[in-house]
Amino acid sequence: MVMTINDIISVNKQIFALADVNNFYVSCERAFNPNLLNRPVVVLSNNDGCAVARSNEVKALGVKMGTPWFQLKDLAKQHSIVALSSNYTLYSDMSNRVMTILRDFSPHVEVYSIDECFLGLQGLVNLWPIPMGIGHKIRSRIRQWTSLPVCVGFGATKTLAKLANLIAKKQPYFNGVCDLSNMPHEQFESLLSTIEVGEVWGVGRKLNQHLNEAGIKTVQALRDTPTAWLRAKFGVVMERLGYELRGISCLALEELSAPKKQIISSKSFGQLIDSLPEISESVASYTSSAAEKLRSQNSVCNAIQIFIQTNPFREHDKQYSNCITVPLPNASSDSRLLVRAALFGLKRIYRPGYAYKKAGVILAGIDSEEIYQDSLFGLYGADDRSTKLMSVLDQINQRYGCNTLSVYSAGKKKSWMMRRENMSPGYTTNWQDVPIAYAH
DNA sequence: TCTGGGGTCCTAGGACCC
DNA sequence: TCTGGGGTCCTAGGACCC
Repeated sequence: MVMTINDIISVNKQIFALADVNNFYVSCERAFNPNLLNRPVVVLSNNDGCAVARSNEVKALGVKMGTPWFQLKDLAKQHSIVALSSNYTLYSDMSNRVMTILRDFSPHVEVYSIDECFLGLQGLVNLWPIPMGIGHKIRSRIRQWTSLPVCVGFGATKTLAKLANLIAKKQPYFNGVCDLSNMPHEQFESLLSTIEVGEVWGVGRKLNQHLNEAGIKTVQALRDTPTAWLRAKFGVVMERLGYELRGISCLALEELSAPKKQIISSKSFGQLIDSLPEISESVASYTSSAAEKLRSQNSVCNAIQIFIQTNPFREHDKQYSNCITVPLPNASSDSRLLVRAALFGLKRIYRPGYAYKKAGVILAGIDSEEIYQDSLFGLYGADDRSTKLMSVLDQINQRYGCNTLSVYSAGKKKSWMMRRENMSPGYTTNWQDVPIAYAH
């Protein structure tokens, strides 16, 4: 077969797909309780505080994401809205099932969130000549195997795939699958000129406002704005968006999920709490669940931050919020150590006489466990410029022949870790020439 | 004591995402 | 009465060093 230039271009063209489960939490609940089908359903956040997922029926009533449940009660009575407490174990299990199915369609997969997944389809055009075909196949298989409704969007960049997905969701004409990479020019332009710029992935409330003030109101207008101007006026993020909308891919598929750089565990209390023992109990439990996450990615952290706050919505109450960072002399993922550090910090910031609503911990200075092994050499609290430390490092290098060394420092105000890589194993090093990687 | 530029690291804050 | 819980990236400015 003779290939034409157009064939070659179409073979080399990148195509991204974005598969996204509709109203994910609600759909998961419906998968196990068909009585909920065709009824207005919301799933509520922790403590049944606010709506974190809405069925289409509820969205049609104008209920916004994050609306407090107490503000919805009248509407709920009026329209018989079913409200469910969230069940994250179920959602995460369903998510895994969906992702497993998606991996059958491409080896290049980026799990972007609990209900969304990018697929890289470049090079697979022989297997799937028409993206629309894969789109419908994905939809029907996920529907059949999990009962979940999915929409699929295709585009030459992740941003366009995301946009295509939005169109597939909102415009019934597309029947759940939209391919912007392969669409008649007129239709493409007319779509882009009717979609508001605020719908673009990466344009939030503020940027939407600023773009509007600059006269950029549609996706088409944003795409046709010179990227240099976007850079000058809004910075590199918006410049990238401009390129992405033109079909020039700036955001790569991230197939390997990077380990977390910080791990947060925090919750609002069901009721206001004022006693230190009660808050301590919560903080201890948040800390151990954060530590568990830390261990599951084989990491250690070298600092833990603790914060508490009163209820900012109760404007007439005395308000107090504070946080403190407790450095760990030795990077660790040990629950007992971390809990001890957390409770120590909590005692420092706790003030009696306030009604507390929320507390949490953040694990920081996260790095892989292998570095922790290095730290067993016990070099603490030194300055990496001191010649004394350098000679110790040299001795260690000569003795153990490593090509990477890590140094930890835990000070009163901050703690840090320094890592020297690409050293010559077994030899004295000219430290000035060794690149340093810092983590805090 | 004054003078000055360049570089790195750290932090806080702002914006975004789900 | 009742208002989620995680995350990421970028930038500006200060501290500090040479």
